[in-house]
Amino acid sequence: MSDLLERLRGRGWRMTAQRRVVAEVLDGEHVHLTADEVHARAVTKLPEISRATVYNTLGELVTLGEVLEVSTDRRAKRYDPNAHRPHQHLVCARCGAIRDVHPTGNPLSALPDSERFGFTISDVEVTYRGLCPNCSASA
Amino acid sequence: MSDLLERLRGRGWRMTAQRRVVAEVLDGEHVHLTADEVHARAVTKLPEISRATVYNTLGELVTLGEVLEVSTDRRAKRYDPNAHRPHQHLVCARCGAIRDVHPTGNPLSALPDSERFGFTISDVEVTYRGLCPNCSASA
DNA sequence: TCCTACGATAGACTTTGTCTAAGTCAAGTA
DNA sequence: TACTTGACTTAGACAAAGTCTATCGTAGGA
Repeated sequence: MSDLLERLRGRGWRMTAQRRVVAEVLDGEHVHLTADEVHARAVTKLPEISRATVYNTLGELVTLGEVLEVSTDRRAKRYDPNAHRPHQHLVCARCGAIRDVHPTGNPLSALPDSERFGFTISDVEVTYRGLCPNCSASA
Repeated sequence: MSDLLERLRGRGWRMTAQRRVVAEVLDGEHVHLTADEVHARAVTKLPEISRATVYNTLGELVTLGEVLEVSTDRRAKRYDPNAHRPHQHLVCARCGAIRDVHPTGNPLSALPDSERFGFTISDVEVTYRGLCPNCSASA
């Protein structure tokens, strides 16, 4: 679906073949791709697209709030197109599988004022780690 | 204090000048240093120490459970000597300042079974992000 | 159609971290 | 104390992820 493309165009985003391809790769996928994976998929649709453009475009999509950057893993950032529903992540410590999860309550409320040290807190990231069913079966 | 050194020696850790220096750098600091920062401080005490040794030693301290790896920032891992008291982190989105914080309750209990997808969860990391008093004053 | 500013490109560069081969040394043994 | 040995350290090459820069190309308005 081109909801994403429509929204971007509506915001005055200059549309180019490269940007369209990157947006399409993310839009169709309910997964968490690295920049390199996005590039690999984009290349199949538009062989000349460069790594720098993929990085630039991902960065813009993040700035626009259409895509979230996820750092469940120290190696590479991942890009999560599910930016419109707040959620956290559950990560398999062995195979790296990632699931979106929706904890109950607001994680911010667990942090009393006395533990905020005068900070203005705007965001909380929660990462649950463990073994997925597959990996715990073969452990 | 050399609590840390004593514990390490007690575990049969072979003591070398390099390891002592790395342990001392961490032991004295209630902060969150990157590997490079640890190396920089170690070099002032032992100029010949190499980067590889610092990485090796930090890795061993993590394996031994004496130091925690913290990834509040995508650029570099940070090493937290406060491994013996469970805590989470509060990070300034602008200047990168990090504070240890102690939320109430167990963050795991916020994740219902239906949201665990069969995973065996062993750990939860929570990172609160916002602006520290300094940065929100000058924003 | 033509212009022009914005976007795309290749590739060098940077940062963070890992690996390897060769040299060094802590600590056990006699 | 001197010897021995395997664990530790080193320099530097390598790798992965990402950023920067100079140049070229093109989307979209006039």
